[in-house]
Amino acid sequence: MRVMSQPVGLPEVVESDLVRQVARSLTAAIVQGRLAPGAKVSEAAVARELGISRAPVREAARLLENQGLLRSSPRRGFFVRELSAADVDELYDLRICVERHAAVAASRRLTPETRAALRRQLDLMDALAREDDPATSVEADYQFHRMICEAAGNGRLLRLFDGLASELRIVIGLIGRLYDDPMKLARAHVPLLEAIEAGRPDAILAEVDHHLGVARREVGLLVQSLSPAKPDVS
Amino acid sequence: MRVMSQPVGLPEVVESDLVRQVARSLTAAIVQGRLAPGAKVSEAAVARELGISRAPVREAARLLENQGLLRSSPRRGFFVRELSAADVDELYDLRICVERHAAVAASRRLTPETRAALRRQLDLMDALAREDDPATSVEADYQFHRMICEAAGNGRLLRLFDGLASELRIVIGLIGRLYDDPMKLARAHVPLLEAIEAGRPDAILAEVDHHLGVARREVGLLVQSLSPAKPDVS
DNA sequence: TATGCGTCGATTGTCGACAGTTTTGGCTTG
DNA sequence: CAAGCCAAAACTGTCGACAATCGACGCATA
Repeated sequence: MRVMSQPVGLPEVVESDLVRQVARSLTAAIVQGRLAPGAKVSEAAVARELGISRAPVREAARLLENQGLLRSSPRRGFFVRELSAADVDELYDLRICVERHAAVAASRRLTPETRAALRRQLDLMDALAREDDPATSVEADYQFHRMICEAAGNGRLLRLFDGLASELRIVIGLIGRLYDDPMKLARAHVPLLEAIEAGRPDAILAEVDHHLGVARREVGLLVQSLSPAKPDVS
Repeated sequence: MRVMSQPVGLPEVVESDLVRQVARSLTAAIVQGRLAPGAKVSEAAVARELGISRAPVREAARLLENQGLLRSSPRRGFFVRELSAADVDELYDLRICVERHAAVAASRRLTPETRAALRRQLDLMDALAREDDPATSVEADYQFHRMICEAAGNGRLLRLFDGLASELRIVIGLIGRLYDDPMKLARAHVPLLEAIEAGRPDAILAEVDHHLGVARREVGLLVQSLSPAKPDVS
């Protein structure tokens, strides 16, 4: 009788992992805008609402703090991170840094499968644009960019992108409808994919810079326009 | 009487912050090699040794997990992360991505002060090379690269570099003496600084690629040579 | 002898509790 | 009426404890 000596692709066991669950729950509340930036996140309140003890909540909060979604003030608790225009600018600066690298690497390692997947994603965005569901459209947008990072073949780079996207979702959730014309959102990605398929680094870099530069300006302006609550010093 | 309506640069209060303390303690133990890669980090043992309860230890461990120093296996505890050659390659790939961006940005925003500070750092490295203290030399090396990232003016990018450096220290601590000739270590950085001062992006990128490409190969080879423990499937 | 099973010890995940601190609300005072 | 002060409530940081789970060891069996 033969023994199983190699992985066969068994489905991952679903671990209860209360901490992850709490982290997900809090993340959802933040990106959906139910927890506004600057709002206090009381451990006790969260624990009560979820019917669990405070220990897992604390650990989840620390997780989200490292992820940039929460800010911890010692002895005072956790607060939803508020992003200034400068923060958004930093985030987009990093996105450009990361996605330039990712796009070039993805272009070099592009397989027919990933290429087809990217094209399918663009089609999906196109279809989504016809329905009036901004949140889903934005999510599909991130997914497209994420797929490029995934195709780059560097796991840490992908995690980095996820972190940036996670932080940006704070403001995205606030804004609600970001693009006036969702159809443009889908179209805007076509040249980027074509550049990646063509495989000329210069063109790829130019496309990434242009694409993210536009988004950077738009989101930056939006954030700046809707920042009525300026932080006061104690 | 006037109230203080703006920050005056008061010295930060030294918070006890047991969690940070534990995190520092564990980090030190890891980078100094007292906790070897793959070693189990028992919460109870750490708590006993530090004379505290397990709760702060748990939170510190989660912190280090997010930082990439520890790996958590649910229901089995925390382990010191072991870096394969592929991991080191990923890390250097990201360093190139980040430091290219940082060097160009630093070049644009270069002030006489930061320029002087960078030159002083190179002098320091040169002086350190004469003493036989590899650990300090490597630390000064990282500090130089860190200063470039700091000069880029993006706080998140700096934190990102710190994270990469922190992960790389796992293997650096293992290796002990990395460079055969520490004098070369100092000299190798001169062209990079000169390119930044000259301010031509192309030259800067080429220098970063060359400098980190060399380090990538050297460290990669070293890690590959001293990886006796190959992971076995269960 | 090698393989599979059952039990035991050790460790993790979670909980409730306590002490110290921050915040809040009301009260006093100018 | 505004500003400062005081006490109570709420919250955080830390602790010790208990149940569930995992790994190791020994034993039965082919």
